[in-house]
Amino acid sequence: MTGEDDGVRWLAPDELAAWMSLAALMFKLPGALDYQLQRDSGLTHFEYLVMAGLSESPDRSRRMSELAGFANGSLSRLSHVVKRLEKRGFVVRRPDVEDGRITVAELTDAGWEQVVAAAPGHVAAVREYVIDALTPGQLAQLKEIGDAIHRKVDPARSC
Amino acid sequence: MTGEDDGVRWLAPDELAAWMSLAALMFKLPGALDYQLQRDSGLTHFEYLVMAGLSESPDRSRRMSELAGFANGSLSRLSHVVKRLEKRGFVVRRPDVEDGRITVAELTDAGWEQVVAAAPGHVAAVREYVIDALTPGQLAQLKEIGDAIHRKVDPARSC
DNA sequence: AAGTGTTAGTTGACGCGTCAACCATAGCCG
DNA sequence: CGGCTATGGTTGACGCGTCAACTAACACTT
Repeated sequence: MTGEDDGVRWLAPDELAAWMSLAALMFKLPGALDYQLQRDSGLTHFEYLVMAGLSESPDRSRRMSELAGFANGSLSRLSHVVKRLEKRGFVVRRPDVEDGRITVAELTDAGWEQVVAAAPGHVAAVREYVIDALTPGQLAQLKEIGDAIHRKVDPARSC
Repeated sequence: MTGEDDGVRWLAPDELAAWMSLAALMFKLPGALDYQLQRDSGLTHFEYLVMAGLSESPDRSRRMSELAGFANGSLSRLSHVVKRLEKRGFVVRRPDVEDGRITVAELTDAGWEQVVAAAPGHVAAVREYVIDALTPGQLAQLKEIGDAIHRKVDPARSC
């Protein structure tokens, strides 16, 4: 399945190695981070992102579509998740006063405490798995690499 | 939520930037690759990996647990997927002759044709999104970075 | 004011992955 | 051999994400 001139540019060994390395990373890292958050705080990584996004916003609130973009998820997904978070008492939803189409999600006090409690463990995990595993130079490279790939995958969002 | 000395080593701006870049990548790349495969070949990335794994093996067959490791998935997941692939006629399962506990999956002719048809498009996507987006130097760096992170996330498997 | 289109968000059905329970076969030890 | 544990794999229930259909509110046109 390699070598023949079938018009396809197959991957060279070093290209393949780099890709495999990235692929393995893509599969395992999310799971590892999810696992830590789930175990220590009962939160999904996505749920954490949503609540962290709210916690950093003025009035601890933000409109759904904005939040969806921030958390790298579809609006539909966010809607489902926020509904669950609301059921758990971490978030409330209300329509915007100026534009009735807009729904604004707001972090409750309970939600705030939940994020604050979850944050240190999550940051520690990110540090352990990523930041502290790399040299400062590699970290800088990683940003460049990530941005370059991101520009190809999602040209619209990245500029 | 930053700046106070609460004993937590929060992320510095450049660390955060690198992490965000990687995070965005982790969320979007799998989706983009899945989308291409699904659209052009009706296959999940995982299904593709499984069938590609078989296609590269002697007799186009391999035992389940091995295959699961290759495709970076749990045995349970693989079992479900292989059952579906079997229903679609791409794969057959049979117990190993020497050890009745072992199930070995084998790619059918239809399955082989399916992978062969899907491969060029998939490789092209990997090229477009990753390989050709980076310089050779970055590609080499990527492998080092991926391996370093992988060693931290899953120490057992990586050595 | 009524009609048309657009934007924001919600909902429900479906498919996939996870988890825990389970089954079958093999290897071991007395 | 009879019982025990370990190994390899399967299954079903449940939860989450996706997709397409839908609702509601606004904006623009006439």
